This record gives sequence, structure tokens and C-alpha cells, in this order.
Amino acid sequence: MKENIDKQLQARNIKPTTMRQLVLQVLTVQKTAISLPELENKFEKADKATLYRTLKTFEENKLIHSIDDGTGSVKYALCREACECHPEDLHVHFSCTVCGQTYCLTDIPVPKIHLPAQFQLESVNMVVKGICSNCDK
Amino acid sequence: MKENIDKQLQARNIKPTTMRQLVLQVLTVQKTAISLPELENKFEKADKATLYRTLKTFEENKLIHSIDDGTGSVKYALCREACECHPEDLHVHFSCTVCGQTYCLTDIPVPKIHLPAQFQLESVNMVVKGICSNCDK
DNA sequence: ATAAACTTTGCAACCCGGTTGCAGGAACAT
DNA sequence: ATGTTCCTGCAACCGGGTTGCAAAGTTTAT
Ligand SMILES: [Mn+2]
Ligand SMILES: [Mn+2]
Ligand SMILES: [Zn+2]
Ligand SMILES: [Zn+2]
Repeated sequence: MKENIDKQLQARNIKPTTMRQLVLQVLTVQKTAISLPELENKFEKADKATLYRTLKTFEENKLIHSIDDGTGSVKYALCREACECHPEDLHVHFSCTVCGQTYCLTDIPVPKIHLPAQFQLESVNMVVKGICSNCDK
Repeated sequence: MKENIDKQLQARNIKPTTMRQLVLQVLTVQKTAISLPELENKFEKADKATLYRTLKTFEENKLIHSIDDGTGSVKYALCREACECHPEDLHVHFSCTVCGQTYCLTDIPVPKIHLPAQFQLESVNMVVKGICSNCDK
């Protein structure tokens, strides 16, 4: 497992420090996207700023992507191995209004949009809000 | 003009106080979506809390809709006259990474998404980021 | 091996958008 | 006129995010 973690980091040109290994471990176990405050709570004693910068580093190197789900805190989730976070790589996200979980709908690509003349697309954030399958029962 | 402002308020069952008339006036003139801090700056001396509650009232009564464009502050824009903010009523938004303006692309409806089983849709926030026609020159 | 240079971490402080409690004032109904 | 409800202004607070800085750790050059 540790092996794998380090490989992932190296594949994205991120030096495998202890802190980064731990954070990536959490992100790997995690099934839904996680916010900075939530990440903080996963550790007994961890510094917000360090975690913050760790996430920034991960994001810059496209190990993770961020989702603004409108809940007030940005969430983060692992990218697929080959992801370069280009517009074609993007998928839809789902934010549950009951449990607050945010899901990567990796099978659902963001639909192409035909923009008005002279508008240039760089990226898209598409978040569906509703009730997730866990809360639907 | 004042006439019109009051009519719009009454059409949404909002009592036309001075504050509300002024805010709606600003929102009507405004061509792009506006945030609470930006709205504050449109007035010499205005109370943030009052403006905040005014926007909330407007939103609850579907006179305006909110857009979370990921810039850190929620933006607001007028709804079309008949808008009920149902999923079918929603349109795509565009946030310019150069000038920071957020546009309502009212002609571009949010594409229908086929969610996984047991996921119930309530609403959608779709924001395209890029360079707007003004900044494209 | 030692020193210099660079990177990462931890702590504290700060910024800012958003939100709430409360008291005074305006509008409305009786 | 009196009571009730709604609106406004002020102040304080909250929480996520961000930064400066010095200590600790790592890498590179001598
Ligand atoms: Mn995702
Ligand atoms: Mn809009
Ligand atoms: Zn749920
Ligand atoms: Zn622009």
C-alpha cells in the first residue's frame, strides 16, 4: 500500500513527505469528496495551513481536483490516473442536500456547451444537487 | 420606471420598501450578476445585513437567483418574469477569469443529466469558466 | 563532513464573505 | 391610541481560506 502511495506521488512529481503520504492515504480511502475542514478532523493533531498547502500542491500537480459544491467549503477528490483536468476530462458532481456528501459521477462527462461568440471556455463546474442513494431510502 | 420596480416587487409578493426598491433598481441596471460585497459598494452608506436580508428575500420569492461561480462570493441576478427556478428553468452561467464578471447565459439551458439509480435531482449549478467577449479582444 | 541553499512544516495572525441577536423605527391592523 | 408585525441598522460573531515567518528537514555544493 505504502508503495502504491509513493508511486502515485512520484508519478505526479510530488516529493513523498510523511504529511503528503498521510493525506493521500485519507483521500484514497475516502469514497466521496472531502473538504479542508473535514480533512483536518481526520487527524488527531494536524495543522490547517500544512493540509491546505498539501491540497494545493496536489491540485497543482493534478493528483486531485476541486469541486465547488456551494456548501461553503470546497471539496477535493482524487483524479483518475490519466487525468489532466482538461475540459474533456471533467465529470459531473452530485451534492446531497441531506447528508452533505459530494460524489464524483466519473461516468457522467460534463456535456459540451456551445458558448456565444467570443466566449472562450477554460473549464466547467457542474454540480447537481439532490438526494443521494444512501439518503433516498 | 419606479412604477415598474414596484410592479415587479408586488408580482413576487414583496413589500416595496425604499431599500428594496433601491436594490432592485441596481439589479435591473446591472448587466452581469452581482455579489453582496459588490452591492454594498453601489451605495454610499448601506448596511451589509440589510442588503443581505434583502437579497435573501428576493431569492426566496424568486425575483432573483444565486450563482456560485467559485470566486468566493455568491452572485445574484434577476430571474425572468415567469421563472420559478425549477430545474427546467435553469440556464448556464459564465464566469470570466480575467474581469471577474459573471454572465447569465439565459439562452443556454442546463443540459439534462441522467443520474445513477436512486439519485434524485433537485437543482443544478453549471458554471463555465473562461474568457468573456469583452476580455477576448 | 560541513556549509550553504532550498523545501516543507507548524504556529499565529489575519482577511473576508456570510450570518445572527438585538433594539429601535416604520407600517399595519384593531 | 394601542398592540402587533415587519423592516432596518449596528455590532458582534463564525468559519473557510490564506499568508508571514521562523524552525526543522532535505538536498546540493564545497
Ligand atoms: Mn470528481
Ligand atoms: Mn442566471
Ligand atoms: Zn445523502
Ligand atoms: Zn471578462
